[in-house]
Amino acid sequence: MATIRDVAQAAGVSVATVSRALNGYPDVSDETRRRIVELARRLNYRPSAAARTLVTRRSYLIGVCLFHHPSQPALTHPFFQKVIVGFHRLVEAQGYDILLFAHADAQPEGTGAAAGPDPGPAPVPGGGAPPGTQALDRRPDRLAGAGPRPTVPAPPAAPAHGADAPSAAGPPARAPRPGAGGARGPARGGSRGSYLKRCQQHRVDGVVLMGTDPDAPGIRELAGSGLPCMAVDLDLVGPRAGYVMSDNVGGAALAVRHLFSLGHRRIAIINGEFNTRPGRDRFIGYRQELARLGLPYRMEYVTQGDFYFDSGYRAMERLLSLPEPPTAVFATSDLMAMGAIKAAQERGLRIGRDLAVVGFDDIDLAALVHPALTTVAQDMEGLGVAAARALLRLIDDPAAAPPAITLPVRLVVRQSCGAPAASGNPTAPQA
Amino acid sequence: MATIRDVAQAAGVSVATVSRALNGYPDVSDETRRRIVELARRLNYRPSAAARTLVTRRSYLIGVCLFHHPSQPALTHPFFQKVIVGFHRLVEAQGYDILLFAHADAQPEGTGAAAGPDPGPAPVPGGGAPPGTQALDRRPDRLAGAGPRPTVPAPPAAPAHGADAPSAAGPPARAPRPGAGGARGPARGGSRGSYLKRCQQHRVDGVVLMGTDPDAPGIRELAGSGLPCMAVDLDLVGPRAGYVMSDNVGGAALAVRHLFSLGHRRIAIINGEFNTRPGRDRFIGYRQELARLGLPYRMEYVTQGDFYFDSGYRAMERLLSLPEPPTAVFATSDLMAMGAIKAAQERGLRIGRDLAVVGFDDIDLAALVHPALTTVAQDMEGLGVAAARALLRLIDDPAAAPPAITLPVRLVVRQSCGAPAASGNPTAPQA
DNA sequence: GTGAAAGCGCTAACAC
DNA sequence: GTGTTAGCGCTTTCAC
Repeated sequence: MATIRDVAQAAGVSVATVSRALNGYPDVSDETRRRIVELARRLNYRPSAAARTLVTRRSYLIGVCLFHHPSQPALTHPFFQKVIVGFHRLVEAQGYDILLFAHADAQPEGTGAAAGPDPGPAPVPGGGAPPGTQALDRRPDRLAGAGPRPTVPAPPAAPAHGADAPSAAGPPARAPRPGAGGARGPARGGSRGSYLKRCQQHRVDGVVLMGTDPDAPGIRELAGSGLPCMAVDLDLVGPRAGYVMSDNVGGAALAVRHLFSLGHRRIAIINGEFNTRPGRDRFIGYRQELARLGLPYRMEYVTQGDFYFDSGYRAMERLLSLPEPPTAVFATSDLMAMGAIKAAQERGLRIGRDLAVVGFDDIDLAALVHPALTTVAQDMEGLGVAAARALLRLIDDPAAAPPAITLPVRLVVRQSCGAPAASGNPTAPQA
Repeated sequence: MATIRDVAQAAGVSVATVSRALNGYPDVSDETRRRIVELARRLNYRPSAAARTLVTRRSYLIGVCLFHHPSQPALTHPFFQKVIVGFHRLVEAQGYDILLFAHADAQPEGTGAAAGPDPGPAPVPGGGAPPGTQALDRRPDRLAGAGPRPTVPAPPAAPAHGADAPSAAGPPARAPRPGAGGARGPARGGSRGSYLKRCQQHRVDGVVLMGTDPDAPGIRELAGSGLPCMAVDLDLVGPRAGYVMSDNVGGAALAVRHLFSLGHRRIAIINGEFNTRPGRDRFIGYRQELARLGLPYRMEYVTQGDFYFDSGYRAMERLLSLPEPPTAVFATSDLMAMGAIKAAQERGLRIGRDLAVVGFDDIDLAALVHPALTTVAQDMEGLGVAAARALLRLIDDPAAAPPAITLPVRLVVRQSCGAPAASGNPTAPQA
């Protein structure tokens, strides 16, 4: 792989000139520049991102942190995909690449060890795994596995590692040996440190967070670290941390009002997780609008899901077995709405006639399923784009105030609510 | 941010010792190591990935290349998500991070300019955009936008850039000026070079490719480059390039045979794109099995989609308007199957009774929709894991033979085919 | 068991 | 306009 030196040599100039020429500085003669550019192409020269990062202190890398729910990888939810697509498009156009961080579960490490301003319910230290005591950041095993570094001391026999997870204050730390290919000791790999740590190692210029609970370990730490940071659907604040989200309260109200206007008076909600901001806000919107419309708030009409299909299905089953089941349901995600619809259909109910359903998100599928879903549409790609734009600002301007952005939503009326759409049959069930 | 030097100083040792201690080399006294580890923690030391990459020539980065169909980002297809999830899990456990590359469209650059062994239909040079003539790799605009480098020559006025896209052999290249914050010239950003180029800049240790056509520009180049490379659902071969895919031929045969065994004789196919390997293979499996079963091959029963929902819908409409429509349909993706079902339902057909449908993939939704989809299940996460495992081998062993892995599939019988499932009503339509 | 020193490939002063 | 030089933060000889 050719280096800048090779190009310089070939062109008969100094490396500085090559750097300048290739980076578009004006103080290079046209003739020289042309020669250099051409030579660089011919030599297949690729400026090393690592070298550049090292010297400029700018990696042009942005971390994307996705929380992987045990069963439901966030990457799998259409909402996040769309957001990522929007985000990616914008930052890539600005010359950034994306580093994908995702965590399979709550992070065992990074429990506020750093200077995070988190007075909240701090996880008890001394609890589970001893915090931050392993030799930092050893690449699990494979560092000296096959590459250079031929002088690996001991042959991979001798499993003398009585304490592979050394404790700082405890017995002498028996360090993991490099290149111990065979003895893949206890539970290495995985959990390679907090998001913050990984971000710092890579010197990412900024981070975007999604699908995670602000109280998940390592999150507040990240937000408090001063690293430019934008969260999606997560009210994260910090010195340089802001967020984007949809108008969830308003959206929920929209849904309820629509249902009301269709004649419904018994309106249930299938809500998302309460430890998420959208979960709380959509519930608030629901409840407020109920009050505004003079409708009673009924505990038994409030069910809880997790934004995914299955939970919608189960919630609907519960609602339908109520002595006085609702005539309309507001599901706070399309996936749950689809689950609810399935449950209702299996009981023989005709969606849009016997039961009205409104979702939230407007994922692609919403328009496609049968019956097509009435839903509160979020601009998902727009959220991604907004997050990207804000993050870029945060990166470029150290003094920029962390933004809290709310994007509007709109109601998309299709069939599942039974509204008089194209086919013009009002079908408003009894109140 | 603390450097290794700070830690060394604090511990009163040399940087070499710190490096050794933190990297788990055995030739450090336990006492020293403990001190160092503790200090590193306290100082919040984070080894710089860039510095490490620079010296070790190993980035512990793996590139994931996704092709973004103009309308349908691959990231959006459930299949790829699952694959990525599996892939990610394994490589992360091995200490790698993932660099997400995705391209919005065919790549305008990298038209075989490098030494790719591609004797195929090479894109005509001198055609569209002049190849590789821009100053390589300028970070679009923003390099000197706000950061250091305060000595930016001209103030951001003077839009004297008559030729912002300089041509090598043409008129004198007017170089893009750094820091021209305001004058965000014509069509910069985006298309930052071929996948290979970006991989090389980041010195990724390996790449995984998915959702792309092997003949897309830059792909063969990548495969031919000698960079460890695994493709998913793509028969890519090269010195260090292999692939994983499901047994698509066998899976299609399975689907057809199942439909046949249910009594169907008029079996149509909604096929995926023919320029993909799964598109071809599933078609081959379909046709072969038809022959084996003694069924005629009918041109009008072959329709073409693109693996996404809409195309299934449209294909089904065509099939249903045939003089003698099929009684069964094999859709080569679940999304298309769902689209087909919708079209059929809208015509008043009862799925499983009037029309049997079998899909391919077994995405989560397949089990959830109503009626639940009978489908050929791929082990999507397994594909990701297999790709990861193979890639890691390719990386670790320069002499490793590039693998071509095929994973088995299985038929999952649910309701959409009308088979006597749980509810035991055989419903085999007329032949 | 530890230290000194030489780079990895690049950018950014500063000279000229 | 161009060259020289000094690092960025790390790993890795080679001494001792």
